[in-house]
Amino acid sequence: MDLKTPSASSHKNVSTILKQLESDGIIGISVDCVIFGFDDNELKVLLIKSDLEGFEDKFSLLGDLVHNHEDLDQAAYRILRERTGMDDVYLEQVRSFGQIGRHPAGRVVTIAYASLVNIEHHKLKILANEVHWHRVTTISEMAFDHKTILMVCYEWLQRRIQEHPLGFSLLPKQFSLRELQNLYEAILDVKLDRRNFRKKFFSMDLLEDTGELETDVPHRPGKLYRFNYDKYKKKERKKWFGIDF
Amino acid sequence: MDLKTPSASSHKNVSTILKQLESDGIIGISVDCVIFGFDDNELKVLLIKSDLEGFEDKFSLLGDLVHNHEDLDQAAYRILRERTGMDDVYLEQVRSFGQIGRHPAGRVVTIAYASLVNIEHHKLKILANEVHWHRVTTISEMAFDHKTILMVCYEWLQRRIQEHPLGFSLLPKQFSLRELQNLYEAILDVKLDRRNFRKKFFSMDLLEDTGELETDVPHRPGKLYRFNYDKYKKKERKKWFGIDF
DNA sequence: GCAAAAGTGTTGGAAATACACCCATGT
DNA sequence: ACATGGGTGTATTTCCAACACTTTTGC
Repeated sequence: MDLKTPSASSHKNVSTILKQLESDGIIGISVDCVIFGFDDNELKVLLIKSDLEGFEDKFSLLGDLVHNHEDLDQAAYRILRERTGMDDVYLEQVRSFGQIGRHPAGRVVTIAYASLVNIEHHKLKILANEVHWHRVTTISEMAFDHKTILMVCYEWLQRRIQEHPLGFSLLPKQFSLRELQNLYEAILDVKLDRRNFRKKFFSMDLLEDTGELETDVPHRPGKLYRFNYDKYKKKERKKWFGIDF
Repeated sequence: MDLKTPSASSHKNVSTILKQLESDGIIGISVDCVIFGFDDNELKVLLIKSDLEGFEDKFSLLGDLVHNHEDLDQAAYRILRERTGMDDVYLEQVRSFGQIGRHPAGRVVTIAYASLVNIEHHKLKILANEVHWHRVTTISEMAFDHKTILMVCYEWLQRRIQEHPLGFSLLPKQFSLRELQNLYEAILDVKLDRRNFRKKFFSMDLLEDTGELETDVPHRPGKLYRFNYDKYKKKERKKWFGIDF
């Protein structure tokens, strides 16, 4: 959360509110969104430049205090809507951060949410302001404990995309298998065998052939697929015995 | 969190505080501990009978408001110490719950922690009061949204013990392989092959032979092992490719 | 016709599973 | 001596990993 950042449904004097809360022995509660995107074969995250004094040159996550009348998920959705204009994004709570000195403006516990958006679709709607995409792997410094939060969410994503079909949220509705593989390779930072990758995903029976092909590629065009949510029926959670420490 | 339960470091009028906070548009923050134990070959959870009016017959998790000067983990440890007298327990944050109407005393966001304790070791220290162990699988009703929290933590545990060596925290320092297997069978609700189970754990090279044997068993006594934390050096996080939806 | 990536099967090894008999102890 | 669970090895199957050539398009 970057406290001096004005948001659409702006609450003035957040910093002041927090100081007041703190002097009363009360803890503020916020939501911070780690908004992931995929572009140029790299994993990106949406950050804002901090306006808070002492943090002028640092980047921070998009966040806000939780309103009294909204639950945590709603707060996260609100932030996403306000900042990206999108409201059909993948969103999931990751964990909470409550270190005592984590925020300079006062005692705030924050709930981190990871969000996956399609950058292409999103580009048009982004409000022309100080919000920009950054490569996840090359971010050096961030405000407050936001680097920690980002890294926890990044590791969460690495595990998560191997166990649940959510990587599709980072891609356009139609995508080639190569794009899907690039996504996995970038996020997991590995090189994968094309044939085995293909075999794996086809055997899971989640991809639907759109009948269309790539265009404007200087080589044989690949088929375009879409993710078929309906087919994802958790076909029996098999292996009880994933014991593997 | 059960608000009228007096705790060792008692803060009077929690309910009143919350009502005040709510009227001020402020959100309270608490920690709830799901304390798991293993006894009689069953997974148990430590619950307290709710004193809050309207919830007299319901059980609730052990929780408390987070103090202004302590971080979330510290708050969870404090609750554990106060309620069980133990301070070397396994403790891990699971997730937050912030539904608007989740607590009748006001708006409170709670952070759920899962904790694993050894019931035997714990028995002696438990304060003689209204706190008791309950079978996880047969709990019917609970106060507030605590049944949901418990179930989320139970599912978390089922996944977690397959990926990390934390089941040992539920057992005595020395245990037989049969006890370990019973633990897994109870938590995962499956029947396992004894030979394969044994093979698996020995191949992971985490168990240390104590040289001692079971006593007072009406059959051939099994060897006793202890969990060797040192040997658990995350021997390379192998499979990048756990893709399996 | 050449460059560049798409598309496609097979094989060998490792790990998971299924399965049955002898052993040590208490009664 | 017998009842009870401890302790052990092997054969089968399943899954993962490695690997090379042909096809289609743009230039």
